[in-house]
Parts: sequence; C-alpha cells; structure tokens
Amino acid sequence: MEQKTILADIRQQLETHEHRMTPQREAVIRVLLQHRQSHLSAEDIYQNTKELFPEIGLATVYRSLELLEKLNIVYKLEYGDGQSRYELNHQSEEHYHHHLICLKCGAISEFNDDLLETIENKVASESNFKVTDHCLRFFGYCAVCQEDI
Amino acid sequence: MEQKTILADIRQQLETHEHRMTPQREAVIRVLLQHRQSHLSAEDIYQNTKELFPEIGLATVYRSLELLEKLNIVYKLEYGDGQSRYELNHQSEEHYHHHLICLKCGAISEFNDDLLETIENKVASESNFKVTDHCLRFFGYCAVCQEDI
DNA sequence: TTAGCTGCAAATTATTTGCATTCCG
DNA sequence: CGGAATGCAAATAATTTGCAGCTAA
Repeated sequence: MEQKTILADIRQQLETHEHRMTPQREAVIRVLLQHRQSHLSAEDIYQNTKELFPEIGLATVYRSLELLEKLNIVYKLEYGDGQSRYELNHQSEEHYHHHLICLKCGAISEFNDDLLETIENKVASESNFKVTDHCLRFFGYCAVCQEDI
Repeated sequence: MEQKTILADIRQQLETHEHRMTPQREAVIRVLLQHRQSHLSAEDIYQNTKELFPEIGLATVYRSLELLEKLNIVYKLEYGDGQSRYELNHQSEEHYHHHLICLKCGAISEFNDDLLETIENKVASESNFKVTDHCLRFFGYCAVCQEDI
C-alpha cells in the first residue's frame, strides 16, 4: 500500500473515532512510514518529526503515539532498557497473542494463535478446572540475536 | 527443589561471582519464592520484603534485583505499563508441565501435555524465533471452588 | 580486615499533565 | 463556531547514583 493511501486510511480511522488528522500527526506517521524496519523511541521520533514540522513538541509526539496505539495503528514495544519503541502495526489480530521473549536482547514480540483453545478444552475435561485466562510465553532467541549466540 | 536448597544454591552462585548473601538479598529471594506465580513489580517486592526485613531500602531492592538478573537467577519482564516485573527464573520448571492456578483458593496444580510443540514449531517457522523454553499457565477455578463462585 | 553492601536522599530519565492558545472540520 | 489538539513548562513516577557508615566472609 502506498504512503498516500495509508495516510488517507489512517485519516479515515481517526475521523471515525472523532479525531483529527493534524499536520503534527501526519508528520509522526510519515516518520514511522520512513522507518518501517526500525523500532524508534519517542525521542527518535521527536527528532525526526522536527525536520518535517519544526515547532512540534515532545508531548505532542507522545500524545500522537498514544492515540495511534489506541487505534491499533501503532504498536508499542518494550525492550527493558527504560524506553518504549514504536512501529506501525502491520498485524491486526490481537485476540490470542502470546509473548516471544528474547533471552539475549530482551525484546518482547507477539505471536498470534488460537491453538491454545484445544489445550484449554483438554484441561477443562481432564482436570475439571474451569479456565478463564491463560499466560503463554516463549523464551528463546529472536532473529537478530540468533546470529551471534 | 526446596526453598532451603534453592537459597543455598543461589548463595553458591553469588559467591562464585564474589558477591555476598546478605539478609536483604535473602529476603528479596524469599519474597520471589513466595510469589512464583505472579509478576511482581519492584515496589511490590519492596513492600513484601519490608515484612521480612523492615529496614530495607527501595534502592537495595533494585540493586538486588539487578544483580540477580545479571546472574540469571531473576528474570525481568516488561509489560509496557511503565514498570518492570520480576520473577525467579522459570528454567527449572519442566518443559511439558503446566500450571493450573485457582483464582479463588490459590491452589496450584499441574497439567501435562505436549501439544505446545505444535505451536512452538509454528512460532519458529512464522516468526523466525528460536524457542528454547516456554511457560504456560492457566488461570481459573478448581473443581472445589467452581461450586461457589 | 576489607571489599562489597546498605540506607538515605538527591539526581536522572522517560513519560504525563495543566492550561492558555490555536486550529481543524 | 466549538470541541480537539497543541506547545510549553511543570509535575510524575520509576529507576539510578553518590556517599558515609556498616557487615559478611
């Protein structure tokens, strides 16, 4: 999908929720589009956005990211180094999401799958335990860290 | 493994790296042992540790957790809510052995199943993440507590 | 004895918020 | 026009650090 189309699409989503596409928000989105492969921190995004819209404030960047995250347009990542990273959300489903935790760099990503339902049913019938929630985490090495274990 | 054994084991690891087992560190570890099923924040751990060792300072809790994490005894998790969570390293838990945790009486029972392998393979092929371990917990109500929810 | 540890308070860092003003639809 | 959005500065909240006194081995 082209940048123009994506922006129009996001504008649509914003308007559906009674929010506006402002030049500041557009600048933030453009920066995220330009860095689809990286995980930018709020400060990174702020610095980059200032080149497109110099008067923008850091608080606005945070507020934009917060809103975009709420609308599922942006995904927030935690690396455990004290700051959050943001990226455009390419995946949509969030229902059955589990965590993939890298033992080397600490990155936490998500994996979606509903296979757990099968196990949940098994638990219910074999143990007479009524499952209301679960927590599934995988530990191992992410693509980047596999290279230098 | 019993609590006493675990503590002796950790003491050994500390000494190997020229660190000491102090009453403060022991208190922190005891709290983590008492809450193996939860993901405690530093503040949670601080509050609980104060019951075992009232004079402890929050900074000491942070320093203990930092050290224990470096020694791979504690694992630090990020959930994106602005604070880190800590838990004892799950590594000792058996691979095909999951926990059923009752939300009412707190009973922890076990459930054995290898269905997760299917998901692990999926993770590996779809996410390019090399899984070395996992942790699966089910939350809900045990047979007894289902009767009076 | 002597590194390593500790508690306290002050410092740091990322993120959030209050508010007067501005702007999008 | 009117509710949203913004920039700035001040406020928070989690975590870290400096330091003088303490303690485990």
